Amino acid sequence: MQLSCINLKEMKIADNLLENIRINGYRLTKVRKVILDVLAAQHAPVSVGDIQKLLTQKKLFPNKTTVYRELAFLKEQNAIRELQLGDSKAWYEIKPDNHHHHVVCVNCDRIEDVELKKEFLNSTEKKIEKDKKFKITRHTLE
Amino acid sequence: MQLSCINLKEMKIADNLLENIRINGYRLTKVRKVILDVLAAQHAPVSVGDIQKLLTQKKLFPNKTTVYRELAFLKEQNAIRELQLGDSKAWYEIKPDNHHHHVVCVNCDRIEDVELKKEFLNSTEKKIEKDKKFKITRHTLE
DNA sequence: CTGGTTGCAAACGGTTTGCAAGGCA
DNA sequence: TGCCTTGCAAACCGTTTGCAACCAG
Repeated sequence: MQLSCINLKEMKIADNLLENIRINGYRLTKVRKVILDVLAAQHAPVSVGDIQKLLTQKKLFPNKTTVYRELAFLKEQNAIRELQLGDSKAWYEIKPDNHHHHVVCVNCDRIEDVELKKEFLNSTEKKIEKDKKFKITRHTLE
Repeated sequence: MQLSCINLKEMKIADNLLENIRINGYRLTKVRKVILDVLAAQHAPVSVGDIQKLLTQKKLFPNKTTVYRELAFLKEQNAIRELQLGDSKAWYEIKPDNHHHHVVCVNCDRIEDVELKKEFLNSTEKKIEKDKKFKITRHTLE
């Protein structure tokens, strides 16, 4: 496996995942492994363009179509999460066990994770579900 | 003025705005007035496509370029707000005096406004500004 | 061998731009 | 008349699709 610069916890996530992929009859291609590797090494969401640049640094030059398809696949496998940060393009992060949010710098596009107290959003969602007769399945907050 | 089906408060917003536009040397074209009219009559954000359909109902058939330019203009004039609801296209609403959020149905795309208690988000933003050394200029929450 | 995976080119959908023509003040 | 505004066509950018070639298991 080509996992570098990532900690033990990330290693474990990736391992479970690769196992599942194999079990379901999918293949462990180089691109697939390295995209996961690259995402696991990240501390904040990355765009598709970013991912391609990071792959280049690892001497891998897949077609953009392949990158898009791979990201769709990994999302399908519940390995990664797709985010919309308001600039009409997709951002990705390794699916974290802890639900969290982001701050995005409007000048330099720096993105950082933030963790909020759960209570407010939980109770707010409950209230909205009651008032609006919606079932809340997800939310975005940036 | 072609303002129909909207209440007095919306009427007033539109009036102030048209005044400002005129003062700044811009023109009160039919398209401009009717787009404002249509947005003021809405209770939830509408997409560019929606807007063009609504214009059609009012027997106006501007080119899509014109609609895009007009929306950019009205945004510039601080008359309307542009939203990203995660489907990689723009949504617009008359700029409301009260800051609020939205619920979006993932099945039927129905969108409704919701109002949340201010305290949590305010104090959370303060905390983030301190912890992360960011100045929070806006947030999105859907 | 075989079905998952890839590259290429072309299409796609929302949005923007250049330019000449139109129309409000 | 001046310059804001419009329509048209084409470009744009991120993303998706069809298809033939490829390759991991």
